[in-house]
Amino acid sequence: MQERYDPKAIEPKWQQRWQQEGLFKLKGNGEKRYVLEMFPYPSGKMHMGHVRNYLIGDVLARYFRTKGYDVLHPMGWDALGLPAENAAIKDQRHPADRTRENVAQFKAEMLSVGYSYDWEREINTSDPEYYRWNQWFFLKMRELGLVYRRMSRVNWCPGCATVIANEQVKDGACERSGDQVVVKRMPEWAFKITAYSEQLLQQIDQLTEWPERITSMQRNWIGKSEGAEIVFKIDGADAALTVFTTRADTLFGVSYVVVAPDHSLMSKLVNAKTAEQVKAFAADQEKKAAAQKKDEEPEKEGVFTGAYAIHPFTGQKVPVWAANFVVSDYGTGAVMSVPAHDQRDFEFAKKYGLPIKVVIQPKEGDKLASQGLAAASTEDGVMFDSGDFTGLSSEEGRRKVCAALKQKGLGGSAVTFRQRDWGFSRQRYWGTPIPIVYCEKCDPNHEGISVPLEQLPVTLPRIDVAKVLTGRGEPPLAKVPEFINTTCPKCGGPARREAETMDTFVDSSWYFARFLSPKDAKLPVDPAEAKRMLPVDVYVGGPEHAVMHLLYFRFWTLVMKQLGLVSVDEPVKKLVTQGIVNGPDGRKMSKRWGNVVSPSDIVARFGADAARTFVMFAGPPEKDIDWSDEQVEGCSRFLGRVWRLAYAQRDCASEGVPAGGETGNALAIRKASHKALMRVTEDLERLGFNTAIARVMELVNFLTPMAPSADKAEKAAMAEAVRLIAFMLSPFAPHLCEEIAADYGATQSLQARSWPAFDPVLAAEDSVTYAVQVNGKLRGQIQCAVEAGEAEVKAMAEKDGAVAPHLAGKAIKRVVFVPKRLVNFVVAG
RNA sequence: GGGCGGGUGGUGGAACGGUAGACACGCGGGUCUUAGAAGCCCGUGCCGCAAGGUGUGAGGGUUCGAUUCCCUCCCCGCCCACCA
Repeated sequence: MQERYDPKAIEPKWQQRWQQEGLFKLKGNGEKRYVLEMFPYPSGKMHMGHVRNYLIGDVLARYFRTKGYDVLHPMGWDALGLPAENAAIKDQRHPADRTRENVAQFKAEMLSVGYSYDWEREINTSDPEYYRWNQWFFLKMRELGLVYRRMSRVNWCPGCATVIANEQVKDGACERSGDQVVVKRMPEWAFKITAYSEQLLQQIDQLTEWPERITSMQRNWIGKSEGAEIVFKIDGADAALTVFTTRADTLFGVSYVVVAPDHSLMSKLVNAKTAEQVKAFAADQEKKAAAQKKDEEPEKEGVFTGAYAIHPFTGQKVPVWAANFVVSDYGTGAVMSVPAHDQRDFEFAKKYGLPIKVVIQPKEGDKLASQGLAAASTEDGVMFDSGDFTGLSSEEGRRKVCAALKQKGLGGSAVTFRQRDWGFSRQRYWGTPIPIVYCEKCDPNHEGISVPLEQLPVTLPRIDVAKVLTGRGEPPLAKVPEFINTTCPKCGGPARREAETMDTFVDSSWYFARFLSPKDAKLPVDPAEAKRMLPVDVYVGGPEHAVMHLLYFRFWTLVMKQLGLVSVDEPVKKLVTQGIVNGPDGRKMSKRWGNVVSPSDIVARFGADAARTFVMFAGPPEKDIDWSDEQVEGCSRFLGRVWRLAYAQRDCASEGVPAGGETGNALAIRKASHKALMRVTEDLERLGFNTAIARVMELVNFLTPMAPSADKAEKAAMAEAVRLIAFMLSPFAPHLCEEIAADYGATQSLQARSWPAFDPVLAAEDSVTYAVQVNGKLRGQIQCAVEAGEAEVKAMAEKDGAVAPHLAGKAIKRVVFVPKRLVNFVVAG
């Protein structure tokens, strides 16, 4: 054993040995644990956020292996997507070449940190053998009616020259490029995720090991709303407007109906006089909406359409307006306005001089009058001036109104969701080609002909970057004749391929299942493997994926179940969302602030073990942490102390297991180490990595001052302690620990051995410090035997020198006794 | 506007309703050294020489006892948002 701790001398050695011995491979038997971290987009370099993300998974994977589980811990590359293509446009290099280099560099960095991945299962989404299965899923889902083509208003990013999902728009700007998003009408492909909204919502209840903030975001995102649909016939036209409302009890207070400016029935509502006005209004609103920034509540504006709607109960005619506060793709795109009981409607009515009528009275207090109302009264109450429904509570009224509507055939109760379908076509090159062909002869309506399964994969053509990746104009693939021109699978005549590619969220929606059979050529997922290995036991990633990826892959799991590929309803049992690693200044690491800390620099300076230990010690996994060079140095010093301890005590390295009959310090050493082992084990089970490390520090601090002993029992106790430290620390600082364990006689890697069990007798305390309080204030402390009874402890406490003065001359009213904790004297005065 | 987190020393953070501040950083002192670095040892919430007092964003409540539970409020972060 060397005297000096030199991470550079030991780390590469162990990294090599682990891979050689195949220690991180799945064995195929025993109880399984599937630990997965969100796979990265392989940008050039790993940053600290990555390091932490994979470390949380790695510590668990390493711990689970020693606990005897059959652990799957794979890694792959989310390699398709916008960044690679944008980079390609910028420097005119083919995305495939860049990706290959980036993957190599990223992987080398991962290896240098000592992550315990099974690299034989590595996958890469830009590999045709991966994305062919995206195409396979597309075709299967099309058969199931879960894929469709729609004309839709899409978010168009002028910078990326592509359609982006609602979820990818932030503050009216493209999440990636920051360009102002404009509204454009285009055909696009969509997945019918809304067919599963209800199920996705219901099953959130099963996600008991997900952070509540994530499940609550998903609930919000799905946005189930229960209410009623109410049909308003249009006066003098063969048309009817259906509105959605959660307040059917306010139906008798309707003073107008509002539709979205681009409502599908608009042409039937307008007349010769209003048509132009409405059209101009709609165009104007669209322009304003595109320029809209966050936190700016737009002025409510509207225009009368010229039509009147007939109230389903009173037969009264109310005007139909078009207004900017109604969105076309939520509910039915039309609402009934009840100004007295909805603030938005109230403001609009005031502005345009529309009637306001109170139909809900508060349960208690003064009655409301329609005249001079200062604001809408949105609380539930009692129905008023509402025909036969007058006097009903809001809640009962809603039920009765719905029932009556249903009877009349003019609506009824209804449920609506905020969640939209997932538009997934992208006008991009670096994505999965959509396996569709357009043939003028067989498919004159351009619905798209599915490429037959046996013709998959439709591979991305190798392109002339300069010609194709210009970043503007028609989709890149449309510029590649040898790709776009093909033959129709039906008639064999000339046809054109779909030029659009898939959203990369498709890739990440099922990759967790591909790791189970990464080379399977028959199916995307081997159902037998899936049955054994799913769900993922622990999934680690950033909370920023709460509503996109984490919802899409739940959806995909339901589809895979339907296809008989998997047998679980949910992909992930426990979700861990890790906090951000900020710069030393507490700000987000970025070039802008010049506070970026590079993992490879840190590994080069302090070694992987010190970097790993710091990242885990800095705080609990889900919390943001600030990078701190001083703290890393502290961790490095700590590892040095561990090394020095092992070195100083090296004479005991040949000792075997303690044989009992402890002499000298042996018992104290054994008690300390077993107690530490107990607590570290508990901490690891509950993901308390920072406190687990602290426990080992305590033990090391306790052992460091002890000089090497000649006493046989003490030597054995010390050898045991060092070996236990190596085990306890091995998930965090695996290289150092392997080295020490080997020096202390281990012939196998720690990853091939079993996590030691602590001796409960040794771990137990044998004396207890009682806190003694008088009226809840700490006045003294006493040492008692663990088995000391209540009476004995109380008597001791009362006589204690520090306590007695506070009790002198006072009547003890009560004595609270908490076993092994404290005694509290409650005295008068 | 709605939802969800969070607020503890100079700093990162610990604390099943039971001794607040484990562990670490920083700082101060000591030891070793010709000197330094690295070790090692001691101290370190705040006020106070001390006795003692005080202290977990603010205020109230429950309790023998509250960082922890309840109510009101303030601040910070994240997510959603003319959603009918």
